[in-house]
Amino acid sequence: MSFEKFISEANEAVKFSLKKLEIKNETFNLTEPTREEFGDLSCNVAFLLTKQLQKSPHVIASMLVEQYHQFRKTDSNSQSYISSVVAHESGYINFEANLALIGEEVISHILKNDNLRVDIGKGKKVIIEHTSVNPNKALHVGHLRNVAIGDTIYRILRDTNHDVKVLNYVDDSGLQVADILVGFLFLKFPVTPPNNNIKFDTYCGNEIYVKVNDLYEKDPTLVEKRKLLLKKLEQGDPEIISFASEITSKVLKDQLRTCWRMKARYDLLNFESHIIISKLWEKTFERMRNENIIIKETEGENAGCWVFGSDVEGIKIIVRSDGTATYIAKDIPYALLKVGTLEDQFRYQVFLKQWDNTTLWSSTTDDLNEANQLNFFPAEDSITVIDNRQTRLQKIIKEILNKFESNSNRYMHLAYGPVLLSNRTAKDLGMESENQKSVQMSGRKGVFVDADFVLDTLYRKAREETIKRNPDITGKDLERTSEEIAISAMRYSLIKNDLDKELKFDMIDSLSLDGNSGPYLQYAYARCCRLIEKSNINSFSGDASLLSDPIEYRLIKHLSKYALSIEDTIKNMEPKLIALYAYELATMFNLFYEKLPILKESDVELSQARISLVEAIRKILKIFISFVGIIPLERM
RNA sequence: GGGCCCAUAGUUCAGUUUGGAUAGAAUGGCUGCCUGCGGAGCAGUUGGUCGAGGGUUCAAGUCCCUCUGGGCCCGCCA
Repeated sequence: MSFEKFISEANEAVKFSLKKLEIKNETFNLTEPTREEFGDLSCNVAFLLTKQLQKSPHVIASMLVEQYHQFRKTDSNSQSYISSVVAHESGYINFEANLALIGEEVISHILKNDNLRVDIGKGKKVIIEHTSVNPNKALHVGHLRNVAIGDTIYRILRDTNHDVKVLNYVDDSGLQVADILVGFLFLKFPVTPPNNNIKFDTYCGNEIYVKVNDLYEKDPTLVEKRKLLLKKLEQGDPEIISFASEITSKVLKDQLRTCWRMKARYDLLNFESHIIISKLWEKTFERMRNENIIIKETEGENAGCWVFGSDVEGIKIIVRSDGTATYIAKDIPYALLKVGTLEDQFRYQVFLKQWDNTTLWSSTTDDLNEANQLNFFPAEDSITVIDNRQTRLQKIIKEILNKFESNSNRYMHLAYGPVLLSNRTAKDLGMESENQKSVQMSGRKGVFVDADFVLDTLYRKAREETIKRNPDITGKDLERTSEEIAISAMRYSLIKNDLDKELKFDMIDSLSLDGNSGPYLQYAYARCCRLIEKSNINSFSGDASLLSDPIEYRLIKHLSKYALSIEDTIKNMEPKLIALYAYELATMFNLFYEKLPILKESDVELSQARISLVEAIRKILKIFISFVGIIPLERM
């Protein structure tokens, strides 16, 4: 795209001038200046040469710019993306872009192409695993951050020509599942919730899980019972497995309803029980022994254990002295499957149809005759979205993969900070908070905010607003619009911040539909749509060279960077960059809308040029907000 | 005890990867803008010793060191 061409031309220009002055090649930076009056690109090369040349930055900059101007004189007939170069007294060399030229290229490129896909992946196969919530409770807002990050990355990769498969790992045989089994089997909780209105996942998480954990302290025999159940689960006791499977699949289906509500989708569910049954762990264990990746300790405190000597983390026990696998061990076969060190021997069956009509598959241990050997594994790259408390373990897993065939760079842990409840929200929910700024959530203690509860509250708020603004909207339209505004508000608020940082969740702030929010972006999009609709134009042939207002230039410049923004997002795995780009575009558009007449412009040609600009903005905005999971609404 | 992350306006956050020009948004408070293309908008105003101290540099919110405060991880738990 054109802005890249501008950058590379500026880069060439500086290099050319340096060469002319016989200055040895310095590495310099071209960055976007802090203020608009300094142009569109600044070069710091003069600062770097002060020592070498014993001259002030401004003098050096002037010398270089002089060279460029002489060159341009001899080459004045070729078209340039640079419209001016100035040596600023500060020492910067400031480039101004030829926005008339860039505008024409960019607008016509956007308008002419139905498919604005940036081909970054070139068909590369990528696996992304996200959500992976234990199937014993309903999702809380913390899980939603995982879903939003994972699904956003999925959407971006998919639309940049990656062959993406989305995985959701279901730990259906772990401790947390054993906890609720204790509730059903020993505390006699009915399998059908007494209250018909409660979702099954909420019932398990809010009533059984919390209650059981509460009772462990009072009744130690219950802990023993759980231990027994866990052992049976891990060893594949048919009766327990079958009961557990009945419970977990009911919970899972309810959890998926919440994820689908968030407009996430998946390709494959992998059950831990299937990994156990298929003996994948045994195979992994054998290979690790054979290849001397793990060794058996014969003396000391870890005598009898199989351990992995990590370079960074020291000795890590993989198999206990009683022969059972530790927590980290269970993740190894799955990771090996992803990168292809272990062969995929699973069969697959249809689990459910999803909201977007795609098929959700699941691994199966049933011996099916149908040809359901799908190619989910392996992938060239695999991304696992897990919160940053697992960073240490994930590092070790990478190290172990590396021992197999140095392919650990194909396995990436995408870490993010946990979601905390703001002091205010914690208080509102009746949770104690001793003057802290925020409160950790805990499913076990019942300190969390249910995801559907938040979405329902957001929905009611959006509905209120929608009715206020559109008195004529009713029924299904009203419901759909309100829901889509609610989801968009939620997804945007989960994605717009830095992944590293903890996310403070405040119920009242998250209900805001103004300012830097999902609905703000939807509103800008809806405005674009209305303008296009009212203009009655369906072929856009406006002359972009007529657009010369600074506001229009800013829009053109921003539009010309859309591909760069997508590349940056993928390179750095920073979904917030997409959110930021979309927000800036919407802000610029709103200003444009406010200050310059579009349909009302009396100069017909200028009006058409502006309508074309609006259409270009609309197309790009749609792509970007859709990445984040914001639903583009033509009216709201 | 060891390791990782964080600290910027009353509040929630950008900006730190790659040092650069007057540190930006949003929100809150105050004030303007619809007989104008949709006011979920736009504009103005208020609000900052960038946690503290030292160092490197022509130049530090950004790099280095020390310290303080907060969080997380470090089990033959999961």
